[in-house]
Amino acid sequence: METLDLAKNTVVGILKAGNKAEEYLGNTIKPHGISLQQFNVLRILRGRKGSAANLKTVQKRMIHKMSNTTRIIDKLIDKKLVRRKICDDNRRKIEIFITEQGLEALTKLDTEIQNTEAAVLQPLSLEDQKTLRSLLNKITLNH
Amino acid sequence: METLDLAKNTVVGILKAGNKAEEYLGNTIKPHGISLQQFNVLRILRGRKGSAANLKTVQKRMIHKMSNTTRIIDKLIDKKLVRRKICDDNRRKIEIFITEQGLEALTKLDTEIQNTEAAVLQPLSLEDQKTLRSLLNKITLNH
DNA sequence: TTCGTATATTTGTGATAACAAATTTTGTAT
DNA sequence: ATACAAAATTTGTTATCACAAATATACGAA
Repeated sequence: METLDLAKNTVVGILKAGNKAEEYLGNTIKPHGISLQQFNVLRILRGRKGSAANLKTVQKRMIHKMSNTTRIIDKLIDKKLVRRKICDDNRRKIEIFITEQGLEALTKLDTEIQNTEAAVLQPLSLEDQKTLRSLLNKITLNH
Repeated sequence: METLDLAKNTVVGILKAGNKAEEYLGNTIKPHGISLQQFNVLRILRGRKGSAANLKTVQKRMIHKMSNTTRIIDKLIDKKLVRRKICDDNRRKIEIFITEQGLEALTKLDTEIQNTEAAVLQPLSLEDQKTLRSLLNKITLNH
């Protein structure tokens, strides 16, 4: 009886938690004039420490994988947070860099985001968080 | 070092898992001509076993909480999966019922959805799933 | 009754999503 | 070279989303 709906309830739990996290993060980021997806792209680029990323790579690492990466980058470029350059050796590829201004924007957001993350995870002990992270990683391992 | 990014990684894990679940479920449901959100509303209505639900109630139980419930219901009505009726005692309220056709549609989907849920959770043992469900429930308790 | 406020739903809107088709460039075989 | 297929990105289109404002109804107080 309890295990009958285990998978269903677990999946619904995943969806609900994902939605709560999106909502909280979105609300934190929105006042800064960027969307959650744009923010995630910025973080991906920062993670590369100055070295360029081509669109394909960014797309692979994006949480929401879809084909509008171009337009997300476009908006970040409008805001001068990111720079685009056609790759020299392969002109099909586009290299994306985060700008100084982009790094500054992220820095400003870092504390707020940390607080938001803490708020979402507030009901969980550190041990719980580790367990959760590990279980979720199993799910998304080859995604 | 490991715990430094614990919260961040856990939240990213939540987002990624949520996205994978949405993608898988969406792909399962789409060929049947309804969206994930529409499907969830149908399931909420079925869960009420014939008794009506007003819009507000549906909205509260929806995973994606936003104010387009009216339009989601509209689409389900177009497909004859759901019926709408103005509440007698309070004409502000709208009562929503799932139709026979709606129940049949869900029945047809049930097995497929179960398979999809199993596919998403495949890397997890039953014990893991219980743990995960419990941890996620803590997060979304009062959402 | 009339006014004000709260509740429930609907609608308008601009932004973003998914999906497919088009474009550009590259590499390979003939 | 030329033609063809693959790869990377872009663009078009339609549907959906988030948010705010509008509508409709109910309820309580003056």
